[in-house]
Amino acid sequence: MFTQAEENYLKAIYALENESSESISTNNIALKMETKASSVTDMLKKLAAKKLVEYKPYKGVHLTFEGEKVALKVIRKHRLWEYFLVKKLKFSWDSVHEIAEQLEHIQSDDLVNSLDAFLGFPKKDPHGDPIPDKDGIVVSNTSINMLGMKVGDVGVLNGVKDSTDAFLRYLDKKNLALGDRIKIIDIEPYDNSVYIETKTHHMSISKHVAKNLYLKNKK
Amino acid sequence: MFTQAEENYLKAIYALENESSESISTNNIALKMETKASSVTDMLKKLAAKKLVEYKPYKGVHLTFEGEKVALKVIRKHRLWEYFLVKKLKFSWDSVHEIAEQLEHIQSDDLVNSLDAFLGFPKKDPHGDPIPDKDGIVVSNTSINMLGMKVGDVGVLNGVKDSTDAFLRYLDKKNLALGDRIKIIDIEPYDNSVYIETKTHHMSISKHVAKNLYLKNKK
DNA sequence: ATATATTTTTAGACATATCTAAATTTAAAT
DNA sequence: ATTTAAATTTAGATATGTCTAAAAATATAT
Repeated sequence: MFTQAEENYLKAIYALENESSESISTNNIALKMETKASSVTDMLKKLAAKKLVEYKPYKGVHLTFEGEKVALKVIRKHRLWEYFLVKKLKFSWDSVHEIAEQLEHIQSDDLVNSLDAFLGFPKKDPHGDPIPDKDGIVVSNTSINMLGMKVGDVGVLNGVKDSTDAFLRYLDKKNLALGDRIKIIDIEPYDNSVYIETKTHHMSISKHVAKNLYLKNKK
Repeated sequence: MFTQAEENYLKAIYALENESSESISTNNIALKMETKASSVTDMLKKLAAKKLVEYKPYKGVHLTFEGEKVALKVIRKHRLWEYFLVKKLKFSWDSVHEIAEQLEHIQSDDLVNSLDAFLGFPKKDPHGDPIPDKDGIVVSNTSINMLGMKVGDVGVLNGVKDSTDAFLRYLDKKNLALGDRIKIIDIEPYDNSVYIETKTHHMSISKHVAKNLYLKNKK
């Protein structure tokens, strides 16, 4: 159906879309795939011609519905095989990625679904990532409140409790937006304020504000 | 290590070498692989450069020790995966070939050996073909005496009990040679003589002679 | 033994996927 | 608003594996 190269690009774009809500650039993809930007451009044209991605030169790319379906299928296979390797063949959870990178490209719906049944329809792979079901439905990582996070945790800002203009204006002023990747650097025991790092800056967030922010676990 | 295409050629050449002892021609391979003779020539040059086959233009080809090792590894994987599909995933034995054709190219010694252990070190795949062990040792199809064969059986002449010059001259005269593919057409109940078919002719073999001929099962 | 047929190889083309280096577009900075 | 820098795309090259059509080698037949 699709080549391994095509599948790998779709998987990478899917991952980038879920890591942050910024639009996906050629360089982003090149970095993630350890290849050159010019190779990415070539492939994006090919994927766009097949209507798997929406691609505007110089303007970035995003998956179409069809492209996401393909990506999810590959991810489903990857995670099911990882589960098989760890639970049945007794591999350690940190040694299965490379092998799953190969197995994820085996083409057979029967195989994937039989494997799924054989494993007892697991919901998560050995790394804790959710396994899409046969219709491509992923149990999305539930958002958690920033107050519940620990130092070192990373998440993507994906919701607010307080959605008043005042609060949103405050976020604007602090240069925080939905989709931003946030890392918890420190939590001040004295007042429960949270010191965070974003892609561009560091800042301190009061307990009151933290209570109003929801983050999705980064995969 | 080797590309899928290379592995598929090695596997095909291995199979041809075991089907008959005639030297393997470009066309033989092209037919088995459903490709063109010119493509085969190209690949044979590549495999010869890597010392996986011995290739003399216009004169045919045969596997080197190294090439046979690679072929046996691929066959081992193919048969182990077939066993897995049938015994664990409940596929029917006649529906697993295509999937195994893909799985046989997954590269990981750890994976193959863990799978082997998980399956309980099976000796034969669901079609009855022997599974090479991790050192590439195949339990060769044991030779059976022609007298023990039934009508319809096929085998390759691979040994004689009587190795006197007189008997070998007799075989020469009858145009029978080691490596010849032989099919049992009829067995005469009256005198236990065997009517056989070879690639080029038909003939009747007396019970006395049949007793002195050993055949290897054709895979 | 020479003509004919078959097999095999070569030559040149194409598709996929990649790269380097140059050109172009967009973003940032003064 | 220009210049400078960074990101992106294009152009041209390479490697793999395949094909068609033509040339060369081998086998077959009279």
